[in-house]
Amino acid sequence: MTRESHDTRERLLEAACELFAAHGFRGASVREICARARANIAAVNYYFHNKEDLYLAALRKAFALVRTEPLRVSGPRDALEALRRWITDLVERVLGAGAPAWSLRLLWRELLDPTEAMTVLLREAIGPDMENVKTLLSHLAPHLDRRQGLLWGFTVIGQVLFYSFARSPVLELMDRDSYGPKGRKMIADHLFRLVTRGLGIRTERRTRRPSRKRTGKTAEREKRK
Amino acid sequence: MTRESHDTRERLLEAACELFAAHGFRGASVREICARARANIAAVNYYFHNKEDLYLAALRKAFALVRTEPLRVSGPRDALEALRRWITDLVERVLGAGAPAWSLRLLWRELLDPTEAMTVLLREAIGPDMENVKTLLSHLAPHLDRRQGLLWGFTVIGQVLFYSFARSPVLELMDRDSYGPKGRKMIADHLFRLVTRGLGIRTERRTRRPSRKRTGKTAEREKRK
DNA sequence: GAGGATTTCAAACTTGCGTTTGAATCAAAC
DNA sequence: GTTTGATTCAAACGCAAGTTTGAAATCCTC
Repeated sequence: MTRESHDTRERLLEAACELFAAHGFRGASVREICARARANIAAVNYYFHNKEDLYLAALRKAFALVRTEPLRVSGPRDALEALRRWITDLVERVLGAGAPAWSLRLLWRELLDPTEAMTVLLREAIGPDMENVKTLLSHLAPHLDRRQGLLWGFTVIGQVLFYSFARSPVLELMDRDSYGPKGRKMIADHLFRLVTRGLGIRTERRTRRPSRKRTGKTAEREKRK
Repeated sequence: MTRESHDTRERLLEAACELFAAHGFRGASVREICARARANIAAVNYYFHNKEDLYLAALRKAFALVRTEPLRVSGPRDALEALRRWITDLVERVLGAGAPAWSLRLLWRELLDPTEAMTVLLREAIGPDMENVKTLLSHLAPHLDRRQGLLWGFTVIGQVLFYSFARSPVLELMDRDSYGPKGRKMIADHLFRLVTRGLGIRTERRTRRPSRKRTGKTAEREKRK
């Protein structure tokens, strides 16, 4: 396997990811994929036996990108800041410009037409986030039982996924073209406030004193604006 | 137009709704639809000029089922109860057993692949709900500006749609087979508490002891007609 | 640079799709 | 019974899709 060949194989996979995400499995044609990858029509059969195998390869790549790592929280003291970081990270990961939009779109399509093998992968993609929520809530609101914890987890994750899923009507209602950095920060702030107020957690932000220098973390966040 | 003919037209439309929802516009073939409707292949061209026009008819039917009526709130006093009723109605309408599954699936597909003509219909389907939220919030939290009002609207609507969209993984995490009446009430209560606490609204429900089984709620909803 | 394996290419093949067609069937009006 | 219009039907058309093919081009080893 030469380097050149690996290149066209890679180009093919990338084009497949984008076009499958954009138009679905049936909507994206092999000819279109090959054209975008600057490859011959027979290339997809040469490198990936099938159109379907090419789709599966694209799916695997998408899931690998969405997966998140577990969260480590040392104690209740930094749990609040960890919550904020987790929310902003989630928003960035799902709605940010760096996050490839196609990966989530592929997930949506799989969620709409679930395969038995895909349910496992879906759980792998959502499960770690739910675990993160549970560890956070166990520090922030120990009185919650399992069910209520789940509800709060769905509150955050569901909303972020909703913003991604219903992207176009939401953006239209907000008179925007895309989720900019300001928009994402607005959403993250809204989610953070929603959770803390809903759980009755004091954020110690009532004192409206921006001049007061806080820890480096918050200052850093302000600066990003 | 005889009764028989109208029957096949109706059968065609029903089959189209189910199959378009199940497999999408491209995935559902005209031949398959006609076979299920026990009609000839040319019937779809006879009654609905096109496959696309048939799809549009199915979409219209789906949206008509999901659509909600505008909300009338006389004043701030009953706004809180109106909020509660709106949330429970929304949950019932989207997650209830009576709601046909195919209508929402069609909506999901349109959200994934929005057409320029469909954005109008989408706005018609989501717009009234957003208007309801705005009127409610204008009474409950007059200090909110338009952007924040939108965020709170997305908070409620987005979550309900999320529960419908991610149905299978959510139910799996909750160890349930379906959203029962108890589960829907739990979700609605969570949403109501989340909004009121987030907006800093006193619910005055802490002191009042709610009688366990309230059958009056359904009667109230019937009366609204 | 010859030889063999790997990769690209243009063209054709097969299949299934949406659509069209024109005749056949039916229901009622005259 | 004939006529008229609406509806059904089987067959075929044109097209685009995924796939196959076999030769040409390229690369690597010796």
